[in-house]
Amino acid sequence: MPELPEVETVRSGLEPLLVGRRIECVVCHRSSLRYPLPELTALTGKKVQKVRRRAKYLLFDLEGGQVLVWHLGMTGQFHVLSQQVEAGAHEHVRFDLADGQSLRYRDTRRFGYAGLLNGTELGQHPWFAKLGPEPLSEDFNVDHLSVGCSGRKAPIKSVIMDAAVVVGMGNIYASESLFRAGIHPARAAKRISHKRLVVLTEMIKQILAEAIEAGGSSISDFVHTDGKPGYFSHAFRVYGRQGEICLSCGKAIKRMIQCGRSTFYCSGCQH
DNA sequence: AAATGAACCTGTTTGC
DNA sequence: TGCAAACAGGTTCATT
Repeated sequence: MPELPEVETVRSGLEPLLVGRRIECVVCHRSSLRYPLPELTALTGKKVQKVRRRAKYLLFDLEGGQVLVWHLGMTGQFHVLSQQVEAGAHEHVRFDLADGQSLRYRDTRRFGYAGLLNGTELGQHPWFAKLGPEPLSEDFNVDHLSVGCSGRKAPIKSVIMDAAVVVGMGNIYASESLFRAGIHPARAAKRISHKRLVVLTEMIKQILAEAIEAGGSSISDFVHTDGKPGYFSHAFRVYGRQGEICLSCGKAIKRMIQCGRSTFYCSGCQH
């Protein structure tokens, strides 16, 4: 579920439920995620002060200056449930809150990971040190993208998915933003005109903003139900649509493999 | 330096 | 029908 818009949706859904609440008890059913989990019992008794997001990381600011950093990997999910509810399949951690509710972390593939970091050193930590700007901030603009593309003959898709250039672009939104910009995913980054990079910058911002907007409407679902499959997927114009008709030009959508990942595009609309 | 592939895991879908 | 291969939203590490 997690590209930037999904993580932001999780963040904004958890924020009102966690901020100001105290963690009474932490139960870890399995600590071997992508990396071993930190010693979570250290959180006992701490109050959550903020729920933030940086790139695809969730940041839980705790009383005392520590930050619980959590990455959802491919299949990580947070749910808020009554403490009475039994642990479901692939539930690895449960945080009991002071109000009878509990925050559950579930992760089928266990690609997720977490760390308990010192808030003042976040920026120096390897997970954050080399991250590029947030795509929806003013720091991400055409001049920044131009620098990221200059001299690189790598396909543009891998450049916009490079977190050192811009954070948050995953496999879905990379394909979708390139379609909207009319740029072929395999085009060498350095061979894209400034004018077209202006459009791409705009489309990246546009699609992420739209997806966050769509996620915002399903916040209550995500809290109370199991993972919703693709609330924004109705808006996909190329992702997962190989063989189907391009909604703009009528040609068949194609699929190819780039860097081991599926890329979807329209050969009629993207050059 | 930069590009590609493998690895980490489990579940579901596709193809023979 | 049965079984194996392919594939899935991310990131890091090793190898050309």
